[in-house]
Amino acid sequence: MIEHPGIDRWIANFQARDPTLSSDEERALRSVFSEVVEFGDDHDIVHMHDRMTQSHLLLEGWAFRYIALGDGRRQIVAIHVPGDFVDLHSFPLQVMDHSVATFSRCRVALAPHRQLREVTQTHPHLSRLFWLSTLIDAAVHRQWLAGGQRSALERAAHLLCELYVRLETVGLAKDFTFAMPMSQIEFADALSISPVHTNRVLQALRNEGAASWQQREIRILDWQRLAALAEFDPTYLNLFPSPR
Amino acid sequence: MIEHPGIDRWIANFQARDPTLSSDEERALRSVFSEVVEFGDDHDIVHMHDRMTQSHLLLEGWAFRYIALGDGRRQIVAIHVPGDFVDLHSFPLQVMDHSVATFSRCRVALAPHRQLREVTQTHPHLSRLFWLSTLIDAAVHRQWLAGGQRSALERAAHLLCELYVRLETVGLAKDFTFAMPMSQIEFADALSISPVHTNRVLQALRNEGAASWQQREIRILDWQRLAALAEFDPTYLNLFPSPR
DNA sequence: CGCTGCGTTGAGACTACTCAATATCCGTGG
DNA sequence: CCACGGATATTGAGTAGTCTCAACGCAGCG
Repeated sequence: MIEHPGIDRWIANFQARDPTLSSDEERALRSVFSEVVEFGDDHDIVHMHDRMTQSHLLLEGWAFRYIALGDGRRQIVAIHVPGDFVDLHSFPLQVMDHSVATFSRCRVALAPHRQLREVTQTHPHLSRLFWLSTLIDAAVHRQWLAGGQRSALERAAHLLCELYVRLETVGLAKDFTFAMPMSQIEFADALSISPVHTNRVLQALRNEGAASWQQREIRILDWQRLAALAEFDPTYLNLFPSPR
Repeated sequence: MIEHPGIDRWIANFQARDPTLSSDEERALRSVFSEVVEFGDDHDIVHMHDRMTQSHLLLEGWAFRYIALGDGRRQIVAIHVPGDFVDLHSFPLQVMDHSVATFSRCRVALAPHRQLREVTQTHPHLSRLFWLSTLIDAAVHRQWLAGGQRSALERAAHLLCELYVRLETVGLAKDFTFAMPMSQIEFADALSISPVHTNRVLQALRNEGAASWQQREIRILDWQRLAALAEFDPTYLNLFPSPR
């Protein structure tokens, strides 16, 4: 049995979502993990086209998923913070359609698919909760897609709102401030804009008094303004308790 | 027990994916549908924020999912063709984070969540297959996100490739031709570009000899060229048998 | 102390946008 | 059968947003 506060928090999150969770089910959830491993920063932990036999629960550090195009362009399609299952979808899907890498040093709990299979076989209810968690990822994908209708400024504002809310629920942000391990270049690859324009957009956000990014720290100066700019509505994140 | 060739095809698709499917499981799959209903074209069948008690399997016609922004902008986040479960994710998620509407007249099989719950409770294996099907939707979302790194022309080419391959596997496209119920305005909302630019991009595709869109019909003039332009790789669609 | 990666600024170019006008298609009613 | 209206498609012209290239500052690190 693996122990880590990140696993406890992950289970607590399930309990928040479903208060009827039995202690047997809690034990079953805990049983899917075989081991805790560590990765350095800027390190690929899963490659596109990999045939997967285990999934990764992020315990500490930030990770991301990306799709690389032939000529060096790459799109970051998801950002993950502690408490996120970065590639649970690889359990039913088996083959990766993108890569997963770290922004910072990360600690990760491994969930062998054999164990996941056993739990989902014996606990249909937990199976639905796992399913749910991958569907929230998909809901986030859709919000990012909606960014196609937003300007670069609005997209940046939206992503900062999303990150703040998600980090706050796992205790990694408060007082409208959080530590930001991403570089502006990486932020650019998430927003689908150039690094240069990213820098200018961040300056605009600061000039508007909405948010500032300095020394790897994000400070949301005016939540109302930032959220309004982004038309941010956190319901898609399915968080409990619902914030703000 | 509801009968419709679209349901048969949907089950056949599951069988192709997993040849070990038993006749009991096949019966169970069939049992989730309660009724077949019809919708006119350009009709919302599910609204954002709806609390769902049933899901919709598309049997005939095209549908799409979209997120509307406050000021009239809207992003189409998914396009669905016959054989697709347009909102299966609403079973675990319960509340919609976007809307679903039709491009053309549609026939749809209803799957009450009560039935889905029963089948997933008794057939963990089928549960995983349902899960899989929502994960393929998510994989498509990710490819669309990767479009953020592509030019408008490349995005258009990619979407045409995707639509052709998906339609071909359900017998609605052949000889590099298919009927296109979408307007260019709707296509624009899927590509995140303006309708005017969409028109110009389509002209460019035609001038390149890659594809033509005329009279609600798409004709792929040079698959190699179109796929190369789009860097199209169909593996993310998880189709069986794998095409091309 | 020099290297390297990141952030910042400026200038010019290009992609895609808006607005506006015209053309075409299609369904409807006369 | 034709006239009409409305939606869709197409074209042109000027503009806004974002990009590329290039330079420079700064910090961290070997």
